[in-house]
Amino acid sequence: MSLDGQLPPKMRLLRAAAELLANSAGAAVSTRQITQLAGVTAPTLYHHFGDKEGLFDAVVAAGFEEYVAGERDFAPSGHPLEDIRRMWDNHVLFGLKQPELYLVMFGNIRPESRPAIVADAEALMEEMLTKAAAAGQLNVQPREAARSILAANVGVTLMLIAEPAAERNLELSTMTRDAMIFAVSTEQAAGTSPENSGRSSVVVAAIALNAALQASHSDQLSSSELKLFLEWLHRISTSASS
Amino acid sequence: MSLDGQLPPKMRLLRAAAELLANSAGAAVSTRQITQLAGVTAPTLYHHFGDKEGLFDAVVAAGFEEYVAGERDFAPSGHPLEDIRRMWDNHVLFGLKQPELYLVMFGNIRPESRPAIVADAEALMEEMLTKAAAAGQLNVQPREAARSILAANVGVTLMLIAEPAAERNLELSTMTRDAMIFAVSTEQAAGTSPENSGRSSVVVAAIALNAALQASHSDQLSSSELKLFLEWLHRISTSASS
DNA sequence: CTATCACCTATAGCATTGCTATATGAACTG
DNA sequence: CAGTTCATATAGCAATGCTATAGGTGATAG
Repeated sequence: MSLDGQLPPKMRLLRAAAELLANSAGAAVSTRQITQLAGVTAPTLYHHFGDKEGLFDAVVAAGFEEYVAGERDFAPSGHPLEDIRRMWDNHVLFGLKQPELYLVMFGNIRPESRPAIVADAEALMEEMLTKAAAAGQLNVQPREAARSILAANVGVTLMLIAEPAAERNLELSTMTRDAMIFAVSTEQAAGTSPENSGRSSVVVAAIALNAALQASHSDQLSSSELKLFLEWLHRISTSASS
Repeated sequence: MSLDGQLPPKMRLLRAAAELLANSAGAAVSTRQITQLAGVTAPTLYHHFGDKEGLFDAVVAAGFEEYVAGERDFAPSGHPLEDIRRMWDNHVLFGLKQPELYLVMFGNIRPESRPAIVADAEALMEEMLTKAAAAGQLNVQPREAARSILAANVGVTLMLIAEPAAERNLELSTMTRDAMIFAVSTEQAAGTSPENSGRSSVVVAAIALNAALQASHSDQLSSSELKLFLEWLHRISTSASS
């Protein structure tokens, strides 16, 4: 029954906590259960983790690494938006596979205190979206898009977890996913030109902006500013050869 | 200190619980605090509500009626999709106004046990969406659309609640809202605008270039030039669309 | 007016919770 | 060997949710 291999007590505590958390079917997990399963007494727990929450944070950190590993395991497909879709799906699957852990990570919301985990997940998403932006596939700032998509992603996952497993319909996920991605992407407009493939994304973006600026009349810059701006733009777009 | 008007103890318990819940900056609320504030002893609570959770459910039920009242207060505008937007905004505002209550209602997710409240909110949303469907403005089944929109709505609200109040940016909400509504509606077929949903291609290109420049290290501009350049770029890419 | 009976509330206390003051052992360092 | 530090154990505290039991109150029946 007890987890006493020859592992150090710290590890045994982590494993015991993770196991109890995973099988707790929603019920609360007490420190006494954990210490008993780990074959250890209370002060050991508090010596190593300071707090019950400290122990849980450690478990969450391990879970988060697993999560991130899953998110990064996909080689970039060259289609950033496609990668985002897989990221979304991976997020949902992680939540459904380890609902208890997921709830500790993303469901433990408290006002004014954002879990660090959320910020990390957001950064991960933003990183991916920045690639999409660099490819001219994004309609809004990567940060805003990341926050928006992640919010919807978490909302959907929580909703699915709350449902009886039998009724879980992943279509809710894919539908919401595509809605969000579609909304932040430029897919809807004319497809990106095929010749963009070889060049550096900086150059492509600069060319696009140059053309767009010439065509429209932006009033965000004064004429003198605009002149200098265009000059720099030209320098950038003609620099990196081919 | 105590809430002993001449109200019956049941009411006093409800009010005490609601008040403590609203002001408990995230901390747990104990039955002893509640009974003391209500000027009542423990057995009274358990006689009337059976459980601590029973009492909380009763508080939530009251909160939900307030929520529903808010949702229904809008006279149908004749534009169902516009009503959905107001419904969304009202949902978010309710959550931000009473975060603790909202968290008890929507944040207390447990696997396999969906709070009745969620089903009710879903029904409310579906009801509204059915009108949109009747007007030929819906792309998918009202039920699916309602689930999807509500999931995103809850996700956004939780995200906003978790943020420090000072940093809360409601644009996250409106952006996600419009994305979801756009996705389930037939608006897109009717071609809202020739450009990217109102966003000029200048802005899109500027966002792309901004992201590309951050990623790569272009040496075509001096650092001081680059700084000014990025500032202008930011001004362009965050300019009000249209 | 008394008696009964259902309902509501209080006294007191149980078991469990998270956590800790204190002490003991082990292991390395001088 | 003495001393210091880290790691674990014994025992127990205050707070928690909850309850067994009993007392009080009102209405209704005789």
